[in-house]
Amino acid sequence: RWRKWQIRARIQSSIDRNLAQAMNELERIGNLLSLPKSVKDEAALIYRKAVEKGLVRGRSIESVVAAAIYAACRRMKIARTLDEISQYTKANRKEVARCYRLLLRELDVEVPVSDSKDYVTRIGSLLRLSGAVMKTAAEILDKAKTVGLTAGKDPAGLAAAAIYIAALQNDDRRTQKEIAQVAGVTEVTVRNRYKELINELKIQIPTQ
Amino acid sequence: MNIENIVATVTLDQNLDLYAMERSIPNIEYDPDQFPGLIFRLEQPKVTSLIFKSGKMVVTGAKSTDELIKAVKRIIKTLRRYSIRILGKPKIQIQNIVASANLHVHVNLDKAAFLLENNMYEPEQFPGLIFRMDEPKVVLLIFSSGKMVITGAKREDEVYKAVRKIFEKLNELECISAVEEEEELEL
DNA sequence: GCTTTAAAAAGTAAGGT
DNA sequence: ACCTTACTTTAAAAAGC
Repeated sequence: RWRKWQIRARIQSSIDRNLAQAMNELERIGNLLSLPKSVKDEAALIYRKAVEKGLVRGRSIESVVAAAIYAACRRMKIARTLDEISQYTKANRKEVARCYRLLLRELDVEVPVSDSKDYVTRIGSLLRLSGAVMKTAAEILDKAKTVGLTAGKDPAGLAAAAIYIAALQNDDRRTQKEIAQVAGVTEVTVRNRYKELINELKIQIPTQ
Repeated sequence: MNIENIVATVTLDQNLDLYAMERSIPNIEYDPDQFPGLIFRLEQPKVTSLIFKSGKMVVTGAKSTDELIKAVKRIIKTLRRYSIRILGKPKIQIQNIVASANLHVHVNLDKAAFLLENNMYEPEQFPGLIFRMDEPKVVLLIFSSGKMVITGAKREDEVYKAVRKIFEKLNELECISAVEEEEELEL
């Protein structure tokens, strides 16, 4: 009937308005993070699902957009921390994380367990490391995972430590400080993971 | 397995004057602008109680049912000592039990995250795998060390059941490996 | 949804010496 | 580098905003 049609049209237009605003936000944050178009498209898809399921009600569009971007990055294996993403929003990391968990629970969006090797790529490009260093770091992380050293640990910290070791072994010394900074963890964490890796994996560090 | 905390509600069928209680009872926190409940800390057994003007209270911190009952009796005795009229006997209901357990095995969280349903494993946010069990309806935080936290249970047997069940499940899914353990000191 | 309370797990963080 | 303190996660109730 006319009334029913009217209600549906009103809901549709509110979804449209929400989407238009969200797509602007997505574009803005995505560009600030230099995300490839494929990730922004994926995030848009996830956000659209969230709106259609009414998950944005009572939450800021911005934080749900940020959560969708984080989920898209994870799916596309583009390493970005929640802190990196939430810094461009008014919402804090905790709120974006809450929205992200909501998306995982309510939408059938498959997100793989985060892989520390994705962070190797990210840190490597920020520090302009050679392919050889990144390859060595990836091998260290594979070994660490096999031995069960990685469970429960922040993948960014693991990647940072592996890169620190790999750089030393490839004669391209980087400081724990610079690696920690781009990885988004503290020097203490890099040092702790580093010690654990060289001790448990019996890694020899070039003298000095 | 160890019960770490019990959250219970206590119902007294009467209204209470929280302002009068704040005036007469020492070591009480009451700031209605911040929270409608009055905060009362009992030192033995060490529990904390939130007391509301409706005569309902929330008691947290007890590590056993005995301790909980003893604590409620002492709280009421204390209130009476400060001449707060308490009629009738209190109705105690356990709302949540938090427990810890140790499977004494190493758990492959990556594999478990892939094979278990209703789980969340986000090591950048929290080191434990969060598993929502349907029956009994509890939530388990599972760590690679084999230690875990069980919460959401209303009865002690639900905790035992949940631990037994998760062990069997992880075992079937081959997410468990033995770990040589230096025996821990018992207190 | 938020506020307050308690408690464990393991990782990370921050401040002090 | 160490130590201490504190924050992340989970559940549940109370009354009020």
